[in-house]
Amino acid sequence: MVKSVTLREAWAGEADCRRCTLRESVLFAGLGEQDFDRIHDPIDQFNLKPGTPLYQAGEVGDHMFTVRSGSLKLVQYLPDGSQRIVRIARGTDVLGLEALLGNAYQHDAVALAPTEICRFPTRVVKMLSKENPSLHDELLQRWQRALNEADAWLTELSTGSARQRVARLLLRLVRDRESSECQLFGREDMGAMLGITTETASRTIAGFKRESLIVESRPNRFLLDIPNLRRIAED
Amino acid sequence: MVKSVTLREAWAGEADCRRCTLRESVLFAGLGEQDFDRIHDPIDQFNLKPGTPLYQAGEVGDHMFTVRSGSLKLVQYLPDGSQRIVRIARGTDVLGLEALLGNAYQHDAVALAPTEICRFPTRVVKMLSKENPSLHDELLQRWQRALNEADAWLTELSTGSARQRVARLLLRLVRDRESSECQLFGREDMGAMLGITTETASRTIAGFKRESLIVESRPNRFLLDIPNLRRIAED
DNA sequence: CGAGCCGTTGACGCGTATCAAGGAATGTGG
DNA sequence: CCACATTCCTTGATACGCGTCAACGGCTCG
Repeated sequence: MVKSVTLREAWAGEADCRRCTLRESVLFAGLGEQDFDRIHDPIDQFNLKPGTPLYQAGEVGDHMFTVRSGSLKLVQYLPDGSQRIVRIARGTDVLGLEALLGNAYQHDAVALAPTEICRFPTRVVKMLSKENPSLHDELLQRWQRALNEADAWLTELSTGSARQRVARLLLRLVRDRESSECQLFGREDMGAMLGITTETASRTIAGFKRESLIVESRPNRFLLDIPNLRRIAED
Repeated sequence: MVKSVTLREAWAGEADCRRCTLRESVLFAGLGEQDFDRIHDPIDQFNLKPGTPLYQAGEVGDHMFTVRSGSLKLVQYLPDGSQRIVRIARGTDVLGLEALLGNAYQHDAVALAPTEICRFPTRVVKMLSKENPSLHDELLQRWQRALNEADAWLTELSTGSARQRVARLLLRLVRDRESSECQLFGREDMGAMLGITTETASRTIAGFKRESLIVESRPNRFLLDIPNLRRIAED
C-alpha cells in the first residue's frame, strides 16, 4: 500500500510528483545535484479510503503531508462530544505544518473521499528551508493561507441562515475550478461544517434540488446554478 | 501623540519595552552591539482611543504591531454589509504578520478599549529574522497561535446555544489571568463575536446577572462564577 | 436642557432543532 | 442469489430559541 521514493526520484518526476505541491512550491528548485544524495529519508505515497484518519489531534508527529487528490476534513471536538469541521484540505494543500514547530497536530484529519497522500519527514523540510529562502517564504504563505481559510470559514460558513451557508459552501467548492460540477459531502459532514444539523442540511439540499439550483448529474455529483446560488449567498 | 525610539533604546529598555513581546520573544537576544547601529528605522509608540482603527482590510502596509495594553478587534465583512469579529488581540499579541509576506491586511483592526501600540517596519523584522533563528521560530509560532485561535473561535464561540457561547466567551476572557474579573465589550461587539444579535447578547448577559453568574464590580467590569459558567459552557 | 448612544425589555413570528419514521442504497451471510 | 442488517438520505410534526421590530430609561456630551 505504501510506496517509498527517494527525494532524487521525486525531483526527477519519477514518482508522479510532476504536479505535486512540493514541486510547484519550488521546494526543490534551489537545490543542487549534490544536495539530493545527502537526504536519505524517503517520501512515502499512499491512499486513504473515505473515513480513514490520516492523523489525530494530540499526536506529536514528525511528518508533514501533501494532498495529491481527494479531500480530507480537519475536525475539532467540543467537551460535550459534538464535532466541528474547521477546514477542508484538497489537492495541493499541505497538512501538518504544526509538526514543523514540534507541536502536536491540532485536529483529526480524516479522508472524505478516496485520497492520495504524500508523507515526508519534517526534518527534510527543516533542512531544505534553511538553505532555500523561496521554500521558506512558501511555507509562510501556506500558514497565512490556512489562516485566511479559517477566517473565511467563520465569516462565510458560520454566519447567516442555513440556506445562505449551504449556498456559500457549494460556491466555495467550485471556486478555482473550470467546471461548475462538484462532489458533495455526506449530510452529517455538511452539518458539522456549517454549524447546522444533519436534517437541516438535508432539507436545504433537497430544497435546492427541487428549485433546480443544483442538478444531480451523477450520484452525489451536482451541477450548480452559480448566479442564482450567489444571489442566495449574498442576500 | 507618537513617540519614536531607536532600536537601541528599545533594547536597552529605555522605551518601556522591558515587558514587550518583542523582547520576550528573544527578538533582540541574538543580536550583537554592532547590529543596532545598522538599523535606523524607528519604533513608534502610540495610543488608540476606543473605536479608532489601527489599519483596514486591503491596505498593503509595511508595518507590524504589538499590543502593549488594551485590546483590538479583527473584523471581516460579508457582502451584505454585516460584520463578524474573527479574533481579539490583547497584550503581547502581534498584529499584521501578513505584511511580512507583502500581503494586504486581512481585517479591519479597531481598538475596543484604550490601547497602547508599538509599530515597527517589516523590513526590520525581515532583516533580524534572517540572522536570528530564534526570532524566526518565534514568528512561526505566532502564526500557529493565530491559527489555533481562529479554530477555537469557530469551535467554541460559533457553536451551541447563545447561553453556551456567551459563557465560553466570558471564560475565555479570564483565562491565563490571576483574577476572575474581566472587562466586557459592548453588546453589539459581543454579538458580532458570537454570531448572535445585539438583543440576544444583552438578554443573555442580563440573565447571567440575575442568576448571579456574573456580578458587576465596577461599571462594565464583572466578576465571574467560573465553575457554574463552565457547567453552562460544556452542557 | 435636549440630542444621541447604548443597554434593556417586551411581543411576535420565523427558522431551526428535535424526535420519529419511512425509503433507498449498500453490504453480509446463509 | 436472495433475505437481512446497516447506513444514509429524506420527510413530517412539533417545540423552542432566537431574530426582528419597537419602545423605554439611563448615561454622556455638546
